[in-house]
Amino acid sequence: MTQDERVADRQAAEEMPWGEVTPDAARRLLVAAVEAFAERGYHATTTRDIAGRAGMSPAALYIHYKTKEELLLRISRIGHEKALEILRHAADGEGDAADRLAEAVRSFVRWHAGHHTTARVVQYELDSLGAEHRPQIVELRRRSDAAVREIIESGVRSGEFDVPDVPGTTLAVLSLCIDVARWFNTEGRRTPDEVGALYADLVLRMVGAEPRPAVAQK
Amino acid sequence: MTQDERVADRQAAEEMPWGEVTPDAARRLLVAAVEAFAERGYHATTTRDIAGRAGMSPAALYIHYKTKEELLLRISRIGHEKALEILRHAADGEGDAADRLAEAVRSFVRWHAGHHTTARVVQYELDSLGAEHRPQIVELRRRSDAAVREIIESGVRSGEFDVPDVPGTTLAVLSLCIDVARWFNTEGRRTPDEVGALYADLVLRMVGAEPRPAVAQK
DNA sequence: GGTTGAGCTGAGCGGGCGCTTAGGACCTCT
DNA sequence: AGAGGTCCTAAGCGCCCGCTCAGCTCAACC
Repeated sequence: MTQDERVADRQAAEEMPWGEVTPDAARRLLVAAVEAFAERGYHATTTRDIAGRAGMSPAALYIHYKTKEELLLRISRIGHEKALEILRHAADGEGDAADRLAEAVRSFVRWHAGHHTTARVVQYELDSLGAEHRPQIVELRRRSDAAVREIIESGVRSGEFDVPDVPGTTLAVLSLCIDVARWFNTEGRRTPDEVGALYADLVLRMVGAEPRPAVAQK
Repeated sequence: MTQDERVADRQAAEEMPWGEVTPDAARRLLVAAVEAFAERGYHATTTRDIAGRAGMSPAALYIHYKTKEELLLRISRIGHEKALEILRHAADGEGDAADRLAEAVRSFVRWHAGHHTTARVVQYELDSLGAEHRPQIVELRRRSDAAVREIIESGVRSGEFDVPDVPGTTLAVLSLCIDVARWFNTEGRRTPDEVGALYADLVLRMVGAEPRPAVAQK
């Protein structure tokens, strides 16, 4: 690997969606796998299909990944880490609980809508991971749950929110956001930003926050 | 078929979950398929597995169903018809819009939680149906959506609800209920009735209905 | 009591699956 | 020029898939 390539890799990691995956061939395979898994599901996708989409022979896949399942694991882990980062950023942000909850829902939904192919794989193909890989993913989900619960609890403590069942409401909020990946369609009438704004408003109503002026929407 | 068997069939159709599926062997195969599809997904389930769970040889499946996909289609259609029936019953019921919306959410969620194996197949394996079978299912879903939208629109008209975006809120309400099938676990801490009551309350908040006394919960 | 037909099984076909292996093209460094 | 290493392909192995088919059993009818 040359100096130039190393620089290119580092830039890619910072700017591109799957930039952390190198070398280039491994990333192309992974992007192809995301598309195929999202369209047809993990089990219905063949390694020949993935390799074909990446413009390679079936055998090339096994130079970069040990098995087909390792591809799913890498997709799932990167995706869950991104989801957790989005929620933690909102939970650690400025403003009162309502601001933070609205920002969490807005950005989380925006990601699920804007990257709905990735999100579909991340959220719905978890059961396809074997028992030896699943625990690390479940742990990431637990921390995502904790981030949202933290915001809601702080809102209840400050008196901003009226929430009789905090764990149940946390579950419902996350569930609502996650399901966006199932129904969102690029050809549909709503942009990811619009869905994010709508959902942020709905969630604030769910927690009994005082109505607030609509934020400027792009 | 004897007179007694015909009576037994009719009673079964009225009382049992999959009673409308006859003869008995076809129902056992279908129930086995529901379990297998819910656990592992349609594509990961083999016809040998289905037949094995039903205590039959692999070839027996093809006496009652033309293909593996026909099994999925029958499960999906019966499930969607049941879901639509639940929502229509609530939409056509007594009471004001808030009563009807709460009842719709409560019973719809109760069904998704209580029959979460069936619901998982019905709601998440739709893409596994080929293009020739999917339209009839999509039409049933359209009518479910219309039932919920109808209730919300009537609440807006009567001034009970405050809903800026009726189609978007309809989508969110259905999405919230449907996703119960993904996360609900029989070993979890909540009963289907409890989840139904919690979700009915959350949805009434989403549509800006006046707070109302909690209904008696079993 | 012989015939029929429905329901089922054992054996297996054709094919596509995940994955492996041997070897070749191309680059870098000596 | 040659060696060594990386990345890829062509071919194919062993397996299991969805599905078929000849033949068995047995209750229901003439």
